[in-house]
Amino acid sequence: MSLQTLLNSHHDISHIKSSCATCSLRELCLPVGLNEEEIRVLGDIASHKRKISRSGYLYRAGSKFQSLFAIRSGFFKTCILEQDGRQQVTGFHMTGELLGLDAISTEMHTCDAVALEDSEVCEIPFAKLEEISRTIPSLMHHFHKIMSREIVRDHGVMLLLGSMKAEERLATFLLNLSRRFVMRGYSEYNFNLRMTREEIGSYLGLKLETVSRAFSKLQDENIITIDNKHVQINDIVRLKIKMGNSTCIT
Amino acid sequence: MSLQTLLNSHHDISHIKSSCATCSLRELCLPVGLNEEEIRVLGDIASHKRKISRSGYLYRAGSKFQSLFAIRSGFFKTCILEQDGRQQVTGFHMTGELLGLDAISTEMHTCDAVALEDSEVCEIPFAKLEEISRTIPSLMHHFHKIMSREIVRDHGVMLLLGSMKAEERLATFLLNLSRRFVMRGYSEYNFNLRMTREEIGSYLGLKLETVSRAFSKLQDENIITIDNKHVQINDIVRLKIKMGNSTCIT
DNA sequence: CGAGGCCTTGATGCACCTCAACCGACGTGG
DNA sequence: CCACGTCGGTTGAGGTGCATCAAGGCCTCG
Repeated sequence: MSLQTLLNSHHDISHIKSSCATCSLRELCLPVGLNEEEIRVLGDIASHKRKISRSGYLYRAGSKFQSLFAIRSGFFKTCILEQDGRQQVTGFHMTGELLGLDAISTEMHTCDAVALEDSEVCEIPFAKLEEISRTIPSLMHHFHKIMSREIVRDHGVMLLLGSMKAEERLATFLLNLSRRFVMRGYSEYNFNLRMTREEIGSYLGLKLETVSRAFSKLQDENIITIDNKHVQINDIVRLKIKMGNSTCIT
Repeated sequence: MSLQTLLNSHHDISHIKSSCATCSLRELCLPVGLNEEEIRVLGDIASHKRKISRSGYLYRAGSKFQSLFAIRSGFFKTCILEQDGRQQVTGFHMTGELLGLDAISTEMHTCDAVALEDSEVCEIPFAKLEEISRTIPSLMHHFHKIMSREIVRDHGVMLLLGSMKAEERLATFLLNLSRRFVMRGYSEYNFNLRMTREEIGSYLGLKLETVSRAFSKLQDENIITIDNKHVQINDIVRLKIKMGNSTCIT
């Protein structure tokens, strides 16, 4: 507990050795394409880390926007809470991804960000990011690419929600997860889901029972093996066929 | 015809008097919040205009990305074409809005942009925009807000597609259009749809017959009057109730 | 050991899709 | 000028994919 406090402290010196320069995610995260000196500058403004434990909030809808957050470790969902209590999951987010982009427009967060497992993020004060990106054109450009990629991703989800059947949606979802795990050095064919059936359903525009049935169906066809949260892809080719011809979401 | 050619010419001098400084959209478009000198600089790089006639393409999926486009007049849809021929409309776009943001990430356009009426756009070479935004922080910041707003908008559509019923979707859609017309000085209650029932359906994740039926139902309840493409909102309060409690899309 | 969270599976209903017929507006060519 | 085809829209009838409701199993944790 005192260790925890120490690690969370704003005044500790841990950021010196945990800045972008030494982060294993620098090929995935904001530093992509920067030189050493530029990474050092970025590392200086992103030195503050925050730990969020499972089911804790990184930020909530309505709270004031100050910073973006890069995920150092862990797994998050972002979701919009409707007045009637139901929630719509707008995304699942893994290491190296940037959270909070939606809040730039109104300077308020428009959704909740919840950790689905114990996680750690780097806080990136947005004003400072804009400031240094004036002198680091490649950082600015890469940041624009990241925002644009988020837009493309959302269009993919719109396509999915607008025109796919339940099984296609789930296949697309699994393949998307698989691809993102590969990029992070994990297995393409074996992984654990961090989210519940209900959260998957919310993201895919389905009810949890439908998600469960679709999983079972894919298992019956020997395309995947699913044991609770563990997924094994047995036949990725047929899984891709299930997905249909639709554009792959990012 | 020769007039048309003249107006389209890259060598005419019409841009001198039609730069951002004199554009009636400068409170809606990129120049928001800039001072006179900054607007002049922006106007210089955005001086090239292009006319697109009805059902013409501004750009196509797969084409190389060079520029963003600000809509000076007219109306566009953006859509993803699936391999099987069907298309998913990802957005409808009005004057002052920026097209092409999705292409920054891969330097290729990921969707088609089609004019739904005769339109004119300002071409904004993206490399130059990034360049001048280094010296105009408020431009950079506003651009970030615009991209962020697009993300928020997409989340709204995801919410709509993921959890609303047909009638709620249509009500949300009409109210969204209404709001955007108001911002441009048009009537909140009377406007013409530029798109077909099929395009609305594609955007809302519905079939055209369902859209048509939902229109008829709203008309039967005296909430709207619809005559072909013309929409009149008779009871905006009840229309908002139809929309449900969901977060309004931007 | 009991309670609660998460998941699965079955039975039933309904919102939307599909197919089909028809209408009006518009443009084209005989 | 009218006949005709096309396109967009409306409406009806019937089918279906998913939601809803309900029951029960497994696992974790107090």
